[in-house]
Amino acid sequence: MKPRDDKKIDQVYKATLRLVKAKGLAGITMNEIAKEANIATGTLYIYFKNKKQLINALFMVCRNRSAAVYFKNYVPSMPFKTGLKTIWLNLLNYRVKKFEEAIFIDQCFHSPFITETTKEITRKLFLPLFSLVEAGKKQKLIKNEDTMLLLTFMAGSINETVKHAYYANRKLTKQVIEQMFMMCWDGIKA
Amino acid sequence: MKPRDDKKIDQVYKATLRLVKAKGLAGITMNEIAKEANIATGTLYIYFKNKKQLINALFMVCRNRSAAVYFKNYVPSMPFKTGLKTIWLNLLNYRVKKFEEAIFIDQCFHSPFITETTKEITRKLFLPLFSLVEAGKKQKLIKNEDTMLLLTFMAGSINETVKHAYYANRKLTKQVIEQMFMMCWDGIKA
Amino acid sequence: MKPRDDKKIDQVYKATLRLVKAKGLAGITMNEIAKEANIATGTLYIYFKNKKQLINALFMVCRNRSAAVYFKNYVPSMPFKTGLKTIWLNLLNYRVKKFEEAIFIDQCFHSPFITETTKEITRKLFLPLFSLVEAGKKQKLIKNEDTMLLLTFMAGSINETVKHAYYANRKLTKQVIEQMFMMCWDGIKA
Amino acid sequence: MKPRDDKKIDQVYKATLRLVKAKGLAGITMNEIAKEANIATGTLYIYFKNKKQLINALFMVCRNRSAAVYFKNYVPSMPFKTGLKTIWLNLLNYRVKKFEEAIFIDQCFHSPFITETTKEITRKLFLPLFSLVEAGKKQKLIKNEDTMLLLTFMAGSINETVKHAYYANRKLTKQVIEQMFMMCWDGIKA
DNA sequence: AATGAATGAGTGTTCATTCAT
DNA sequence: GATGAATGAACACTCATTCAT
Repeated sequence: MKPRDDKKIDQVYKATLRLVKAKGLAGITMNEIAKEANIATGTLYIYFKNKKQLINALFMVCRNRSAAVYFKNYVPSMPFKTGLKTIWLNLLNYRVKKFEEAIFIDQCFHSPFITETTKEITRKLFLPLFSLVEAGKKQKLIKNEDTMLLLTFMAGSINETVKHAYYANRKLTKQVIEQMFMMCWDGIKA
Repeated sequence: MKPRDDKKIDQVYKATLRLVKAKGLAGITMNEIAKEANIATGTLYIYFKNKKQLINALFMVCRNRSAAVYFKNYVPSMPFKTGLKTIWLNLLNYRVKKFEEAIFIDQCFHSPFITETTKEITRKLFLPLFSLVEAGKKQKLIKNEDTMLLLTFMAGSINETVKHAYYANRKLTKQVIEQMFMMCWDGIKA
Repeated sequence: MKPRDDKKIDQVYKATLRLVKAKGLAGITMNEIAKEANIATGTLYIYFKNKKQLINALFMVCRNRSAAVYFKNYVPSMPFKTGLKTIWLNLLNYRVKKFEEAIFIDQCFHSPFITETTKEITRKLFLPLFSLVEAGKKQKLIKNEDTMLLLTFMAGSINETVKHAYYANRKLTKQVIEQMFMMCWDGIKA
Repeated sequence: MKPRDDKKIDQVYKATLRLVKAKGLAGITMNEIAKEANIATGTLYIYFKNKKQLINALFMVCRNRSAAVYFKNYVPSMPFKTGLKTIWLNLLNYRVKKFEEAIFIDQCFHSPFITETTKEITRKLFLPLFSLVEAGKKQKLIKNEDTMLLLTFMAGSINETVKHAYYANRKLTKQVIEQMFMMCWDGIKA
């Protein structure tokens, strides 16, 4: 018997990400995804009930993967600034190295495919970031603003910068990244 | 393609923005747009050659409108920080008050509808911002980083914050806005 | 403006009946129906929400039409046997002249298309037949059996005979019909 | 196509009959049949070349089985009326006890699956019935009508009555059956 | 100009059939 | 032989676009 091939799921995910980057969520069809993943249309429906479910599943995977990356090398016992920089760098690295995933995630939020449930579930993955920022505030190392405001300030600037660097075909050198972090830090430090 | 009724065009634009906010670019049809705009499907094609052109036209309109807002009350002869804050506030206000337009513009960048030409043309609308930042650098009032880096830093944090405020149903009070600007300014100031 | 064309609905019905007679309910596709009706596939969906609804609508029409035929020239005040024969002949005539409709109705009862609601609604069309049979029983003109049993006895023999005549390519002459009625009558008469 | 396991074939037949009763010929898929028969899809194709062949084979089986039942306890040397009643009762019993088979056979006649050859072959199974009716005519015990007409008269009333009893959830008692036979007999007797 | 019915290529999805294990 | 994953043609249905009125 031919067992179910998990590699296929991965092929489908990769194909979808590639296509969404190239033409946006609005521009992709199940046929294209299958072709790009080198499988038949029907096979797609063995692994995914329908288009909506495929997009939701991939969204979940990307959100999980990104959360995993964010907290790599991060130890809560680190000094605050070291911890923050670790996560900050992870965040930037994820968006640079997994640019397609980042784009996909962004596109999904305003799409008819992602359900509220999926959004809700994946939101919870980022709670440790909240704790960190709150610890920083308690230690009076950063401004005493709303936690979410501080986070969106940082995340927003990273997102936009990575996107711009990508489309302007400009490499983000170590030096530039250091300067970016400094801007972020200067912006939020107490 | 020389239509009489400007009001109809406006209805179409408004309908499109409403629908894109609700379901994303991926989820709208010409029929829906027509219905939402209270006109017949055929009428849509009197005013717009096809869907792509309609999206491009609206994209252009939004980009122009946003540029116009950005530089409201801005006089190049202003002191640097005053000028910067004026534009910064305009930028934020645009994204808050014309939230639908902001969303639409974001979605368009990764869509199969917008042509490179359209993107290119609309990019030029924001050149005065570049000049301002460069002047600031010359006066050593802000960090001597790449101009685009400084701009995306500011724009990114605004975009993300407004989006979050909207979806979390949180009002951006005068006070919060002042604090946000301070974070931005602290981040870029020399 | 082009108004909705009721003639199209009729074309679709006729096409469907022709195809169902030829290949059975199991063998027809929406594309075929459209082609047979000389309209585009999409047009079908202007007039009918989906395949199920189209089949249900046609079922309803056929049942109504058949009921209308059944009671043609029938007046409740007729002598019992005259009334019964009138209806009996109408029933037979309907199944002969609208053979396609009769086949279609039969097929529908065991199909995944017809809803219970539709079956229920159309059942009520034949209530006058019940009254007639019951009157006959009261007058002791026919056997005092269960009304439904008497009716299915008559209807069943008509259905089967017409079907056989059709497929054996045998014409049901006036004479044969008279003899059939006599068999029915002899079967039920008191 | 020379399969070992007769039990599997039987499972397939039973599964098919069950499904056809529930959803009609139009509504069943090979996958469903396999699942209902507790075998794999591929296994179906070891025992049957394709769907058409499976349906044809089952049709043949059902027709044979029904013919066998029809003539149970029937001996040509019986007095005419006894012989007729024997077969008549067998016929009714078959349709009551093997209701699913009866439904299946009915559905098949108007389906794209059954070939003319299959129809032709199975028709011959019922020739003894013709002989019996013809003998009855010769003995002037029944009306001198066309043999087929007499047979369809009887068969039609049985079919319809059984169907109605089934769907109206009404049991056909010994008494009712006796009365039905009497109606039939009164209808055809000389 | 305005309408919305009509079109048919194109979508998502299913399903009879094949095939690798 | 048995399995069920894989296939792709075919299906139900949609939708950008055209056209008759």
